[in-house]
Amino acid sequence: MDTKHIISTEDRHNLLTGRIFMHVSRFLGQQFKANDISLTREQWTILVVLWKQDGVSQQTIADETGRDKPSTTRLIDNLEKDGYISRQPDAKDRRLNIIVLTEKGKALEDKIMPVANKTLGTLTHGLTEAQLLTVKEVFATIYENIDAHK
Amino acid sequence: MDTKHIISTEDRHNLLTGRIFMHVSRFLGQQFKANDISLTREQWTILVVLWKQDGVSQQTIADETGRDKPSTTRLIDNLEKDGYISRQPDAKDRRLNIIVLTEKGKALEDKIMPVANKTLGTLTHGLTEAQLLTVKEVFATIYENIDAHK
DNA sequence: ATTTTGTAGTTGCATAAACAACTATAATTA
DNA sequence: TAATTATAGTTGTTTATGCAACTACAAAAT
Repeated sequence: MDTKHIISTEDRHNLLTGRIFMHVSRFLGQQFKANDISLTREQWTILVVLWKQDGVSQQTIADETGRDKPSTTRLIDNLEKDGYISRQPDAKDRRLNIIVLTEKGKALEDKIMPVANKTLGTLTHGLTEAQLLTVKEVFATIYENIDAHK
Repeated sequence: MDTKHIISTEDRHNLLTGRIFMHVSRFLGQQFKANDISLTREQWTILVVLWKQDGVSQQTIADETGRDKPSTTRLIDNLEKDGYISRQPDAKDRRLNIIVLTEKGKALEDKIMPVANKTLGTLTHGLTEAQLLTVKEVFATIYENIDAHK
């Protein structure tokens, strides 16, 4: 009888399954679509990095979004194909692609972010600052635990 | 100046990006591999349902794991191909596939769950019961918010 | 009893992920 | 300086996701 634990093993496993994230991801994608935004959630995460700081390498984007390089390469392929960004060779280091937003890519921010913010508001409705802070702390600890294990 | 909010908009967005889940998912997959378990994390979530209750329909599995039917169909295809489960026609309702574990599928539980539990322990190292409870509550609220929006 | 509506499962298509193996270039070091 | 090692990015392969459209069967309505 696991009386010491108020959170059951099953509950704990729910943290690993990623079910909540699948739901959030689907919901966000649906909100994008409902607002005539033909971006995937994944592409959006790339653009968020660039809206914060335009002109960074693919590796930087990979690091910021937590993806590996191949996944990043292909997301950037699609974003470039759709005309939101372009690859520019770095002047000093010829290994680097510097990713810069096109006008189309820059203009998208004002259209998407209100939708993203509204969606975020819907998702977090009824949650307190304290609860969100705890989630942030928990996520940070999990990151540390993963890093510590490498 | 967003002084009312101790959690920044950027922090809030981190909840939506799913970055933490990507890391957790990758880490779990690596732990499986390191322990000679040739299952994907996704296949594992299906088997967890069956180990809890053997002989349920594909739709039940889809509901329990939060996937749509096509994704579930294909995961079950692969699990069946690898000999962990089999599809059985339901006696009363000919629309249903009842999914049952094979002996190979049953035997896997004892091999995998220690790895999953150990991984879970690693990930949650240093977290308190109270923190985990809050995360559970937050996830529950987010589920409700999504449902309420349909 | 027949029609209508709902449910279970599958298939097609586009997008994305992880891992391994690869090329090109830069930085280190011998 | 030449050889080694590290870094940036790409490509190939397998697996998984979401959505739409479809088939088969069951339940409800007329």
